[in-house]
Amino acid sequence: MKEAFYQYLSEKAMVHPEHLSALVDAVTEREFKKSEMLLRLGQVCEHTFFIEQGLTRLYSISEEGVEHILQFAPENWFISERSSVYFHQASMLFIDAIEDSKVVLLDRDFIEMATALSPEFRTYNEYILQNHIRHLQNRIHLLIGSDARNRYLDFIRLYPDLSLRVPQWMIASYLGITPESLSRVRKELARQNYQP
Amino acid sequence: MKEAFYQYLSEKAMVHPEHLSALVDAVTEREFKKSEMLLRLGQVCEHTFFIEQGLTRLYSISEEGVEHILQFAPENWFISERSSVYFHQASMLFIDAIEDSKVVLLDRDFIEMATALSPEFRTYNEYILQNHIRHLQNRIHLLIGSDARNRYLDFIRLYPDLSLRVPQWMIASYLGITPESLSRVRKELARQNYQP
DNA sequence: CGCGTGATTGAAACCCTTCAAGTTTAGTGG
DNA sequence: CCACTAAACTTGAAGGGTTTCAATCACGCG
Repeated sequence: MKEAFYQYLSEKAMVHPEHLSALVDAVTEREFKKSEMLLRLGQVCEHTFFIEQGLTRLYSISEEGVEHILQFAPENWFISERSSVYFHQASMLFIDAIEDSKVVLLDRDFIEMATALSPEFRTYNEYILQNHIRHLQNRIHLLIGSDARNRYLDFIRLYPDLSLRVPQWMIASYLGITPESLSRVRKELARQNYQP
Repeated sequence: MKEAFYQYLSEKAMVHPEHLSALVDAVTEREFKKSEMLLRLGQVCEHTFFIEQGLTRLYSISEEGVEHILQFAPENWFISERSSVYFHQASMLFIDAIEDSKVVLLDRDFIEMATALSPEFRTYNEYILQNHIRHLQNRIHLLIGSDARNRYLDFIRLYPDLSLRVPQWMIASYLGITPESLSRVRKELARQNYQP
């Protein structure tokens, strides 16, 4: 139970061993079946999710009914609708499971609680946020500066594991292109004998 | 001297009056002429900038020599290359002044110092980060989901002031389209008697 | 086995870019 | 203050990359 989260806290977040069990006890674990929803549109998101096993995604659906994927989260990633959690707003986004997943649910005040136990945890949280910003900026940079081919190349370079696990049409949605276009990009890369 | 920053700290960051002068004394103020650089490519960014007067931008230049604008910062905004400040990396980006600007320079450890004085400041910093993430996500959403016209409409809706102060070709660069395309979008909007 | 989902492929349409030229605006120096 | 120049913006025509729509193929699952 919660082994992956336990390990993450101790290795990545550098939580002091004596505080580990208190933190792990404060969270709940849940399993989600493939395509089951972790967060629906309009809900106020009460949790940040830590993915122990499986694969999840954060996405919106436009007025025309088109999905736009903002983030994938596989093992050892956090995923949440930060605006909704932090600003207590109704969520504009969905989160669901792409694969059967084992997920840890962190309450909104988890950070506060963890910080009360060991103050260095807030530092780690800041690191997470800074890193997230860096990541989003890279993506914006790619979206305004690169064509379909280069976006895809960047994606498989950054997330070689995901590019095998995520259905192609979802990668297309993440890249902001149509599945047909991605199919053609891949065909062209294969024709040119592209090696990753 | 530093009045805008002083006011910002007390009104927005809710810094306790007794700590204000200590914080304001810890920062330096500088003026930048139009098109003067605040941060060059390859430098490690040592400061976060708070814009008291004027207008600045954060941007990259691609291998082909094309500029891509990641952020504008007018009065009362922060701007910095977070990756460079936080992770001590050489900057991949430029920051320069679009208008003559009066800028406050915050050292890398300003947050730590401010937090030591009043712990609630860290909470405010977290708010800044969360808000930044929300903002970047909105922009990604727009980039993968909207055409040139809607991106522009969204821009002038979000930043009506900026749309008048920023040269059009920079807005185009921010939106990820060419200046020519933006010109045509605007012409079409005018033809349809578009009212903001 | 058949159904549904995902991937592929083709042709036409469309949006946006590119390149080139012309017009307007803004900044500078005489 | 006007004249001059560079930069910014506009406009047109051609071209390219992507989308759209439709049909086909591949595959996993009940």
